[in-house]
Amino acid sequence: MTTDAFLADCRARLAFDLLSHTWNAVVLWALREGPRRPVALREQIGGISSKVLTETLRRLQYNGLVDRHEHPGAPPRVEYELTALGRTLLGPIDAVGAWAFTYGDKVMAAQEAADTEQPGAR
Amino acid sequence: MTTDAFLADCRARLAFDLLSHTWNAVVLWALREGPRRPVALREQIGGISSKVLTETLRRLQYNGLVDRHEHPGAPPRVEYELTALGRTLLGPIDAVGAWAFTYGDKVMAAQEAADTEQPGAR
DNA sequence: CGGAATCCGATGCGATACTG
DNA sequence: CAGTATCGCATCGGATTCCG
Repeated sequence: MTTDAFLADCRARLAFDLLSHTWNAVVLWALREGPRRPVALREQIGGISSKVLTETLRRLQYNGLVDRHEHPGAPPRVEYELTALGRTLLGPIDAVGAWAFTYGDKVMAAQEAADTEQPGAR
Repeated sequence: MTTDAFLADCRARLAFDLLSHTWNAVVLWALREGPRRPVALREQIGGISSKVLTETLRRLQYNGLVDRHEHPGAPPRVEYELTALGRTLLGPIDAVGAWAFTYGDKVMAAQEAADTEQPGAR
C-alpha cells in the first residue's frame, strides 16, 4: 500500500480518530483484564470525571469496541467489557505503550532541550 | 507491568498525547518515505490547512520527532524529515494502520448498526 | 512559498448539582 | 451507584489576510 493510499483510506482515518480521543485508548486498556464497573474504572484510571467516562464508554460502544451489561436491581450495577473487536485493538495500543516505555525518556529529553534553547517557546 | 502501572506511567500518557493530536500520526506517516516540503505534505495529506500543518510540524519538532531544514535563498525552500526517534514511532503507527485496514469495516458496520437501532443517537 | 497573525465557531473537558 | 444537565473555561481547527 502506498503512502497516499494509506492516507486516503477512510479506515485509517477512522483508527486515528479513535485514538485521537484522549480517553479512548486509556479506557480500552483499563478494560483489558476483564469487565469493570464504572466506579472501578474511575479509580483505576484516575483523573477522569463521571461525565467524561460515560461519554467515552458510549463512544466506544457506538464503535462496537465495548459491551454494556446492565444487571437489574437496586442499587444500579453496570459492567462494561471489551467486545471481540475491542480486544483486537489491544495489540496496536500495546505497541504504542511499548514504544512509550522505550522511547518516552528521549521525547522528554528533546522537550527539555527545546525548552533550554528557546525558554518559553513551545 | 500491571494495568495500573501502565496507566500511571507518564511516558504512556505522553505517547497517547502524541497520538491524540489529530494530525500528528498522519504527518509522521506522510514523512515515512523521506523529506518533504510543506506544500507537498499538504497535497499528500489533503484537508489540512497551512496553519494546522505548521503547528503540527512545530509540535513534532518540539518532541524531537522531525527535523526542519531551511535552504537559503528565494523563494523560500524548507524541508522536514523524520529524526531517528521519529522513525521508531512508525512501527506503532503502522500497527494501528494495519488494524484499521483489517478491522475498519467492522467498526463502520457497528456504527451503522447503532445508527439503525437508535436513529439520530450518537 | 513558508508561515505568522487574527478572528471565530465548534468542541472538549472539568466541576457541580441533581435524578432514579 | 450510574447517569444526566448545566455552566464555563480552554483549546482546536478552519478561513482569511498579510509579510519576507
